[in-house]
Order: sequence, then structure tokens, then C-alpha cells
Amino acid sequence: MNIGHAADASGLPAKTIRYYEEVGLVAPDRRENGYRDYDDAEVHKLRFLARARSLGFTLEDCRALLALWVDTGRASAQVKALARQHLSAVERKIDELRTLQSTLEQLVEACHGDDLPDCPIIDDLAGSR
Amino acid sequence: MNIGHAADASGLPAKTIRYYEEVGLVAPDRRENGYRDYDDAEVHKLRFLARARSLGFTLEDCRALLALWVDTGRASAQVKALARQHLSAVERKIDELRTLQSTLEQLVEACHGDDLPDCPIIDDLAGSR
DNA sequence: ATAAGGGTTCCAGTAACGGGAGGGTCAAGG
DNA sequence: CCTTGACCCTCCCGTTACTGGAACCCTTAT
Repeated sequence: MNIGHAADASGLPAKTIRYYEEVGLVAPDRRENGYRDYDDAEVHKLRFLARARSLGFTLEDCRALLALWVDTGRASAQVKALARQHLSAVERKIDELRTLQSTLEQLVEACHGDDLPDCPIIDDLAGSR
Repeated sequence: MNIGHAADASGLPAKTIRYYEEVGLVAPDRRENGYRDYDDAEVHKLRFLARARSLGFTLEDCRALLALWVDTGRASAQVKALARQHLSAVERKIDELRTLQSTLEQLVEACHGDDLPDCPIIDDLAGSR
């Protein structure tokens, strides 16, 4: 299976698939003409990666998850630990953004938004309170 | 004022201040010996930048905000528009992360996290439902 | 004279790709 | 037989906002 077809089958752009190969996440065979040749196992890997990335795991996380996937003797605790770690990071990020959100909301609300120069947002940035 | 002192006064690392100069956000004088020399106005600019960055504005946003700051005839509507745009981006990001969060929570909860290999998280990633 | 603690420039690396140049390959149609 | 179009290949650069490090200069104190 050529990379274009593998891209369709996995939902990943061909560019991304080549990149994943470059960083050692997949390793398709090569044909005589130099074309990459994806078998079902590699395509499955690609879909695994696409799903893991869509959940926000980093590529390094993905590498670890792939390893746990192929290791049929793994402890589910290992997977759970990774997922929980990632979940914590996501939650921290949400908290961060929520703080930003409320500050920005206050500023936006305080600003008249008319054609006069007086602006509480600029005043805040300039440190004049 | 040397860059080290300007760093202390603004809360930004010296490295960052040099970077801001490289991208044209600040332009301190130079002394005979080549050292950068920050006056109060430049330091104030640096603090403005530090505050804007802490609110999550991109450097390009910061460039625009600086321009609006020095333009004493600006309309506050322009500032408000920028802030609102940024606020929207933050809110979109929060929504994205919340979706991730709930999916991850479900997966984490479904996983026993023991020393057996059975793992709903891996199953999800592998697409076996 | 030397050592410490500034400062300077430039280069490389980060995460995860996307765009584009320049070129080879393959199947179908005139 | 040749061409066209759709693939494929390998580089290399650009993205964001810095951070670390190397190699070197300046100033001040001992």
C-alpha cells in the first residue's frame, strides 16, 4: 500500500506519516522503486497514532503507548499512569486558560470600545492603576 | 541601565529582552562599549510586554498593542477588538481541552490500573470497540 | 595579574509538522 | 512512442517564543 492510500486509511497526511517514520514511530517496507509500502499492521499503527494524537498525547507519549500496545504482557497500570499524567497536564492547562479568560473578560467588559482613546485594557497593560 | 538591571526591573530574562529587540519590539540605545542602555521608557515598554505576554497575547498581538499604546489618538474599540479576539481564541482552546479532559477521564476511569494486561485505554487507541 | 561577574554575538535546539523545490515512477491515452 | 497527470521521493526552510551554550569582550576589585 502506497503512502497516499495509507494516508486515506489512517486519516493522517502523508507528510505526517513520513515525519513519524523519521522519528522512528513507524517503519514501512520499501519497494524496489523506493516507494514506502504499508501493510495492515503499519496502517493499524498509524491509526493508533492518529487516535493518540487526537487525544493530545505528545509523540513521546505515543512512542511509549505503542510500546505498551505491542507488549501484550504490560500492566494496565502503566497505561493508566501515562493517561493520568496527561490528564493532569490538560487540567493544569485548562486552569491556566480559565484564569486568562476571566482576566480578559474583565478587561473587555471594562473597555467602552468606542472611538475615544480612553482604554482600561491599555491602562492595565501599561501598569497604571 | 544595563540589560541585567532592565531584566530585574521588568521581570523578563535578559535573553528574552534581546529577543524582543531582535524582532523589533524594543530598541534601546547603545553605549560606546556596545552595551545596551535602557531608559525608563524602554523599561516601561518591557513591563508592558511582560504583562501582555502573561495575558497570553502573541508577540504579534503585543506589537499591535504597543502601537495602540503609543498612539494616544487610538479608538478603544481597536484595543477591545484585539482583546476580544484573543479571548475567543482562549475560549476555543478551553473547549478543546475540556473535550479531551472528559474523554481522558472516561478512559482513566474505565482502566483497572492493575498488573493485568487488559486495558480499555489501549483498546480505545487500537480502535477495538 | 587575575578572577568574578557583567556584557556581546552567533548557532543550535525545542514540538510537530506544513510548504515548496527539484526530481523519479507509473498507468493510461493519442 | 510519447506525453500527461497523478503519484512518489528527498531535501530544506519556516513556524512560536524563546532557552542554552560557546567564544569572546568589558569593568571592577583584590
